[in-house]
Formats: sequence, C-alpha cells, structure tokens
Amino acid sequence: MGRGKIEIKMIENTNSRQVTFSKRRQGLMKKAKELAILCDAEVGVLVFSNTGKLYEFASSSMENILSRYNKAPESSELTTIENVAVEHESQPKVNELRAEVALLRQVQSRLMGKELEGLNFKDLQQLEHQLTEGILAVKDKKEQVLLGKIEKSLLQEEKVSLENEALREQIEELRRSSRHCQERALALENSVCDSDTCLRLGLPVDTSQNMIIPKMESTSNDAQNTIVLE
Amino acid sequence: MGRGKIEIKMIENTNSRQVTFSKRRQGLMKKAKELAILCDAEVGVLVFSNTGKLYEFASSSMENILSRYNKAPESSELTTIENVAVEHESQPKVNELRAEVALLRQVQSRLMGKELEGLNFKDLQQLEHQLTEGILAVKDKKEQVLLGKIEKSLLQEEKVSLENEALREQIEELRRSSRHCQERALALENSVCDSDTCLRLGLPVDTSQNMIIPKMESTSNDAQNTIVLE
DNA sequence: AGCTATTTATAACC
DNA sequence: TGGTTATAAATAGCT
Repeated sequence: MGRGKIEIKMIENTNSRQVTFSKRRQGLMKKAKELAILCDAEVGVLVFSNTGKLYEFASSSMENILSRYNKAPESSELTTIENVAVEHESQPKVNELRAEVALLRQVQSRLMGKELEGLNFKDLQQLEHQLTEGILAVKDKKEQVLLGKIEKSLLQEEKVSLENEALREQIEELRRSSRHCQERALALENSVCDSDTCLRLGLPVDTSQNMIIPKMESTSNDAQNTIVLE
Repeated sequence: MGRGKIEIKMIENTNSRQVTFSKRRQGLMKKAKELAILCDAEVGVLVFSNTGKLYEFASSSMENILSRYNKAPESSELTTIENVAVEHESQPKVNELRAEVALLRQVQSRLMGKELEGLNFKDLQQLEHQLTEGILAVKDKKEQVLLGKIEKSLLQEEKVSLENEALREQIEELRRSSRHCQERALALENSVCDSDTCLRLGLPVDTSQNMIIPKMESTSNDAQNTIVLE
C-alpha cells in the first residue's frame, strides 16, 4: 500500500529497513490501540528492532497482560518461573548471534580475498563471479554519481549563463538609457536656453514648466523598464 | 477504510463488535508478521477478547520475546492506553552482537554491490579497489589451486611412467623367459622322439596307442608352461 | 462468509 | 527525521 507493491521479505537496504520499521511500527501500534478500544479487548504488543531497541504497546499494562497470558493458555510450567527460563534462553540467543557474526565475518573475509584455504576451484570461480558482479554494480553506481554531478553542473552552468545574459542585457539597457539621458540632457539644456530666451523675450513663466513636464515623464518611463528587466 | 468512517470508540453492538474484532485481529497479526519479516524485528502480540479468549502472534516464540522483554530495563509507568511505543535497550551483549550483525550485513551487501545509496564517489572508489584486490587474491588462489593440480598431475604421470617402464621390463623379461622355455621344450621334444623310437623297437601290439599318447603329452606340457608364466 | 466503496496505511520520493 | 503523494491494503457496511 504505497507507491509500489513490495514483497514481504527482509529489506536488504539498511536505511530503507529502518524507515519502514519506524513507519510500520507506528502503524502496528495504532492498529493495536484501535482494536483494544473498538472491541474492548486487552492488547499487548512487543517489538524489538534488529538493533535491540524495545517498543511496546499495552492497552492496560504489560504486566497485567503478561500475567493474564501466563494464566490463560495451557502453558504448564511457565507460571511464575519466568526468570529461570529467561536465564536459559538468553545464552542460546547469544550463541546464535555469535555464530552468525562468525559466518558473516568469514563471508566478508572471502569477499576480500582472505581465508580462501578451504575452497576448491569451483567455489573460487563462484566467488570471483560474485566479486565481478560487485565491481560492475559499484562501477555503475560511480557512473551514476558522476552523471548526476555532470547534470547538476550543466544545470548550474545554464543557470549562470542565463544570469549572464540577463546581466548583459541590463548593462546594454543601462548604457542605452544613460545615452538617452545624455542626449536629453543635452536637448534639455538647449530647450532651457530657448526658454531662457523666451523668458527674456517676456512670455509667462508657466510656458517653460509645461514644456519640461512631458520630457520628464518619458525619462521616468525608461527607468521603469530597466527595473522590470532586473 | 471502509464504506464509511468510524470513530475510534467502543462498538456498542455486540455482533458488530465481534465481527470487527475478528477482522481487525487478523489484520493486526498480519501487520505484526510483516513488520517482523520486512524489518528483521522480533515481534510479539497478545490479544484477549472481551470474552477472555487469547490470540497471540510471535515472530520467534512468545517465550523468547517475553524473556527478552523481562531483561529489558524496567519501563516507567505505562499503565494507560496512551502509553504507546516506549523505547528500551535490552541485554547489552545481545544488542552489541545484533549491531555487529547488522553492520556486517551492510558491509557484505556493499561488497556484493548492493546498498550503495549513501556512498559518495570516494567511498565507491575505495569499495571498487577493495573488490579489485579481492578478485586478484581469488585469481591468485585459483592459479595456485591449478598449479597444485598440475604438479600433482605431473607427479602422477611420472609415477605412472615409471610403472609403465617396470611393466615393460617385466614383459621383456617374460618374453625372454618364454623364448627360453620354447627352446627347451623343443630340445625336450627331440629327446622324447628318441625314446619313441626305442619303444617301437621293443613293444608289438600297443604301438599305435602308445604313439598317440606321447604326442598328446608334449602339447599339454606346453600348455602348462604358459599357465605358469601368466 | 463474501463483496465493494471508502478510508487508511505506506512506499517512494524530498 | 519528518512531510508529500500515488498506490496498495484494510475494512465498514451490506448481503
């Protein structure tokens, strides 16, 4: 019930396994709680992660549930002697784990080209094949990583290029507007001279203002355009 | 998740409650099992119906789980339904081993080209180098095994050659001795012919029978010689 | 017990 | 670890 269907078998990838553990554990606890409430049942859930952490849910109290468990079923000798049984069961678990560690270490050693003594030619061929597959997978991954980097780099380059383009246009725009400014300033200077002349000739003061205002508006429009371009 | 949404509160209708109990209990057990398998966790679920019947699920065995639970540091006060998912650490040694197993599994996976997600380019290069060394070691070992076989084979060949030699000499020997025999037999035949002549000269009626018998004997003598030689 | 319309859980992705 | 979303699963209400 997710983006894709999954097989119910151990998740090899450690990270995915932990994420799934966290999510499904929460889901399980929620379901346990709902069952207890909806159906007026007594529910207890114990979960140990493969790193040894314990998570629990108890609708009443775990003690209650466990004592009820020890009384209810036909479990004959497990009434209150739990702690005795506990001591017995822990050791095998440790041994089991030790054996697993030993096996894993041997496999690992062999994958690293050590402890090859007991192997015959066929075993060695298989091992070599396994290693070859490993190398291929690693090379693929490396390639993938590099391709990712390249793609990222290209995108970055493109982005920067676009920025450059924009900057260039801005510069162009600025240069043009500054040129216009200069030209207008020049024109203005001339017209001011004219008006000065007019004023001198005796026409009302307002005339020069009316002439100037339209010119001011056109320059301010140019300024707005450059702002938009940024 | 049904035709309609329901509130999480006790279902008043007895029949509905029982049906829901049955369905959800199954669902809970399934989820518990999936969690155990997918995430390599140890999971135990205990459910008492409000009629007092017990239903349980244990990924390993309930005894195992309960003993592990009892070894875990005491949980604080988890008496109400709100106490969901409290963390603990169980037996340090067991945890240590579990952690080691988890780590070894990951290393092994990576040596087999799996679980490469979290690795950067440098990590991958190191891994590849490790694998290359592994392959070289394995190839060396294979070579060694083959050289050993060849040496053994050469020794065997030599041994067999020597045997051949000995056999040939034996044969030669035998041929020589058989030749001598023949020569002697021939000499012997000649001497027997002489005695025939002697007999003929002295015994009248039986002559024809006597003549046949000695011939038979001489051929049978040859046969006996070859038998001894074999 | 089955059968769906819905609600949930969650796998894959950030 | 915590959020988002497309999909797979679980299951509520019926028969």
